[in-house]
Amino acid sequence: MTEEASPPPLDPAELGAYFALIEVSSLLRHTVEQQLRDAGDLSYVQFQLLATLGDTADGTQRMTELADGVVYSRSGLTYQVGLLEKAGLVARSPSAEDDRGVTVTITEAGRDVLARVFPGHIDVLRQLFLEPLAREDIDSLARVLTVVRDHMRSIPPRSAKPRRKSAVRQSPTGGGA
Amino acid sequence: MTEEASPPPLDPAELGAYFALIEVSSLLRHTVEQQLRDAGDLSYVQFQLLATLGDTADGTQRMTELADGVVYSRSGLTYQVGLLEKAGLVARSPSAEDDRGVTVTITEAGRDVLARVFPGHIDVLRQLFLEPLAREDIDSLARVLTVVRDHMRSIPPRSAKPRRKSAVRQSPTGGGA
DNA sequence: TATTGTTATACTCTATAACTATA
DNA sequence: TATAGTTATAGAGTATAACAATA
Repeated sequence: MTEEASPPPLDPAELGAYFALIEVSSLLRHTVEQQLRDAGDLSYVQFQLLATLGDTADGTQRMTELADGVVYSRSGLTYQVGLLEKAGLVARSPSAEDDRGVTVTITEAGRDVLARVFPGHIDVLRQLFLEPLAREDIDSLARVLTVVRDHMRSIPPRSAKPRRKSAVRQSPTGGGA
Repeated sequence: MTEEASPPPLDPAELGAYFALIEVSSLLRHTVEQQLRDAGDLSYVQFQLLATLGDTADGTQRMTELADGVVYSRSGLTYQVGLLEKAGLVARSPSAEDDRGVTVTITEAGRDVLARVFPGHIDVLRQLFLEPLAREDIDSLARVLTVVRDHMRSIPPRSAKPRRKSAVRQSPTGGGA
């Protein structure tokens, strides 16, 4: 039925690049998350949001722009920005031009947290990620991964995927003992 | 108090490598997770577990070995393997040599799911990740990321981290509007 | 005493759908 | 009608700590 023609298997280098990418990013992210939590009680997403805001000239972004850069769903962004606002690290205000819009601004406290968190963040990156690499390795990594990123961004996420019924997901009638 | 000497900032290539790595792996993982869910109702972790088991000669691994390779906490592994077992994709049995141990084995059904899921998985990797890369890019990526992975593995996770009190995390007394 | 694995529990995060308001 | 954002809700996943059994 769902017999898709089997694509040719990946060769060792392709597999190696994929597996190493997944493992490296998982470990790196895990460690960075711990550091951010310990140093500033930030989740990674929250850090990304703050860092994104801190990078703009006026510390300001529309919600939609933030969502596009960092989070996958609108509601998820609302949730995270809500947490940041409660903590006083960002402020929300109605958008000037578009009355539907909401503008998010990083606060002084937000910048302070960012500053408090950065040194440890960089330490982790150096020790865990950059340390074993030569200059040219880093250059090549940046170049190649940037190509991939641009490619990914250029591909529209395909919508309308067919859903299947649940099989492995947790089921209320979990008969298994 | 916690005045760590500010490390020198990262240069553009270092930052580029880091940001691109995070973005590429996030997008890739996100897309792959959707594919695995649609094609086989598997989460990424579950797929990793099945794939790990399927890779061994006898389709068998000790719990601890699985945890080291894939998951970060023991209880998390117990949870995931429990789901897979309920779905009939793996079986658990007492370990032969060590009476404390538990051996996990992939079942026929597990191998079927794996086979059903692989083609689409490879498709995603090709289209999203490998497509814009030249052979030498892939080789270099695999080489450099493998260096990083080996380095990461060689670093013992530092234990005994000081905990902080919650600040940004959701608080029960969420006074906000 | 140390290790293997499970269980109970609490909590974070994410996504979907329904909804409001403006363009 | 389409878009921006919020809310309600439900569910998955994870970690921590306590626990049982064996080495």
